[in-house]
Amino acid sequence: MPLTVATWNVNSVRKRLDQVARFARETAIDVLCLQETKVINDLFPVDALTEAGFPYQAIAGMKGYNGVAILSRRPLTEVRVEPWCGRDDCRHIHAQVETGTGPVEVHSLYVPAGGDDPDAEANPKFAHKLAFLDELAPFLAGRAASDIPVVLTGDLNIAPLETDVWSHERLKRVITHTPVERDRLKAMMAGEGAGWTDALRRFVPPDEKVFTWWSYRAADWRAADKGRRLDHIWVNGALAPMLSFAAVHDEVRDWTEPSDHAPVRAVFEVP
DNA sequence: ATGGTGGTTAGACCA
Repeated sequence: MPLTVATWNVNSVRKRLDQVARFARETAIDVLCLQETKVINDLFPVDALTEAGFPYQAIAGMKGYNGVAILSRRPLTEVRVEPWCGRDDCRHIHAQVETGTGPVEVHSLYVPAGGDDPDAEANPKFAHKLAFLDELAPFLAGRAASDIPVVLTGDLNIAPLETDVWSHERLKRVITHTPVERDRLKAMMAGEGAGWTDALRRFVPPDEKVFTWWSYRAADWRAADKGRRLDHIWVNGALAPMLSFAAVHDEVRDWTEPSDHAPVRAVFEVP
C-alpha cells in the first residue's frame, strides 16, 4: 500500500473542518500535515477529525495564531514540538508514522511570514524569520542525513525558484521571494553532504510555474493567477527512492470559503 | 502609490 502525505495551510482548522474531511475523502490521504490551525489543543476538533478518518493526531496549537498538526490514519509515535528561537510559537511538530517496514518521520512546519518590509534591521518580523531559518538549518541537515525516511512538509513562506512566483521581477523585493530568503532555503535544501528532494519539482519541471497560494485580495484568483509556491514537501535520501507522485490540489482553492493555500500531496511506495 | 480580503475575536493583529 502506498503512503500518501499531504500538507495544507488551512487558515483555521475549525473553519475548514468540512473541507479537511472532503479533501481526505477525495484523495485517500494517510497523513495530513496542517498549518495555521489557530486553536488551542483543548479546543482542537479531535472527534470530528477522527470521524474524518484520522484517529491519530499530533497537535500543537495556541490561541488565534499559528498552530500545527499531523493527522494520521496510522499510529503516531515519537511526537515532538520544536520551540525555535525560544518561542512557544507552535510552528513545528514532528512524529513517526508506523509502516510495514518501519517508521517514516513526518514534519509539519510553519515558517514565520516575516511581515512586509524586507529590511531585517527595520522589521523585527523579518529578522525573526531569518533567525528561525538559521536555527532550523542544522537540525534539518541532521534529518536529511538520517537513515530513517523523513518527509518535511509545511508552509515555508518562501518561493525559492523564479518560477515559484507569478512574476520574479515584481516580487524579488517582496518578502517570500527576496534573495536572502531564497538563498537560505536553497542552502537548507542542499543540506550538509546529504540534502533534500523537492517532491513537487520532481513532477513539475523547474521552468514551469506552479503555485500553492493565491491572495484573498483578488477578485478572480484563477484569472489573475498571481500566486506563489509557499508550501513544500521535501524528502530525505532514505525516502526519495520511494517517491512516486506529487501535485498541488488547486481545485481546493475554488471551494466555498477556501483557505488561501491549496494542499500539496505526495505519494510514496512504502513496501 | 494604494488598497484590495479573510480569520480570530471583539479592537487590533496577523497573513
